[in-house]
Amino acid sequence: MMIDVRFPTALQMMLSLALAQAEGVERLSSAELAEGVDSNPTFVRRLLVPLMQAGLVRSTMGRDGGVSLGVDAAAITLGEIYKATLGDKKLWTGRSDIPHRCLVSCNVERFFGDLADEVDESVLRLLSKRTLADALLELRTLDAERV
Amino acid sequence: MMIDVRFPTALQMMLSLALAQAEGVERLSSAELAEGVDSNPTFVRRLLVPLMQAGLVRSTMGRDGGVSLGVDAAAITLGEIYKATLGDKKLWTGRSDIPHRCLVSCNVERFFGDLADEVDESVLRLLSKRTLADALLELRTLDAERV
DNA sequence: CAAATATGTATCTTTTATTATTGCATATCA
DNA sequence: TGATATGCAATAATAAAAGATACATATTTG
Repeated sequence: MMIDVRFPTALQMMLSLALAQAEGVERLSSAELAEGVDSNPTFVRRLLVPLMQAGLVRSTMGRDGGVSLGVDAAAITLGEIYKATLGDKKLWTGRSDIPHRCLVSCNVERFFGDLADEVDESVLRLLSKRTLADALLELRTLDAERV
Repeated sequence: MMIDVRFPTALQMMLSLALAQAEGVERLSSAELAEGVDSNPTFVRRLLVPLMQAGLVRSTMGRDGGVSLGVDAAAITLGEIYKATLGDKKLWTGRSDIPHRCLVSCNVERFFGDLADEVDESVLRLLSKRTLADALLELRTLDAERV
């Protein structure tokens, strides 16, 4: 698993924070979050940095410290989580510095870059239609469907 | 560059074949294609396998052998190239086998899987709107815009 | 027929993005 | 002051993908 799992991991963390908030739990520690996503606290904290910068979560240091949502779950879209977590990493990357020899090799890089941009926008549009609160509700529905 | 560049590479190969066809060139060798994409013939041939199975290209063995489009460029969509090249590889993968401990950890896997499916469909829809012939035309436009 | 040269394919190595681990400074509360 | 949290830097381990190599097989040409 050396695939990039930052977004799914950040999403699960945010869902855990949303659930905690809904249940009246003040905050979760990075160790608790790490246990939930089956990873380690350092990785969790690295993911938290950009989420905090975006104001999506808030953390308190020291004993009894931890993390909680920065705003209500209904005010956070999955698109915001995605953007905060991945920055401007493109979904697709093409080969770079292809030697220019013909019509194709001279222009594919820009062509593919434009295409990749369209894909990114399309994905972000899709993600921005859903809030964290929606997602938590979907989890409850899925849970109810379990046998 | 250990990022997955199979789709951009396959796309460039297909564009080269489309250009060759438009210019009356019968076929290109995997070595020529490899030079164009700045890679090696083996990688090119590996990419060609699924494209041939999908009927998008046709190859002839032996001396003077090589590859050409299987059908007209106007009849091939970028979606078909993508599907043939990547098979059913998902655009996103989540963590797997997360220990089930709460509402979130019990259901995120399916939730994220469904989300990833939606994203895949969205991307494929976008890619299927464009044919290889369209793409070649865009390359010409980009080329004309170059200073 | 034989030489040249292409594809088809299996195997092995190299590369590198990403995750995991470790260590420690700093902050906070009881 | 001790326990325990975050913040952060540095290093190691992992694995997906590309690259390299080797060779069997097919096809054309002289």
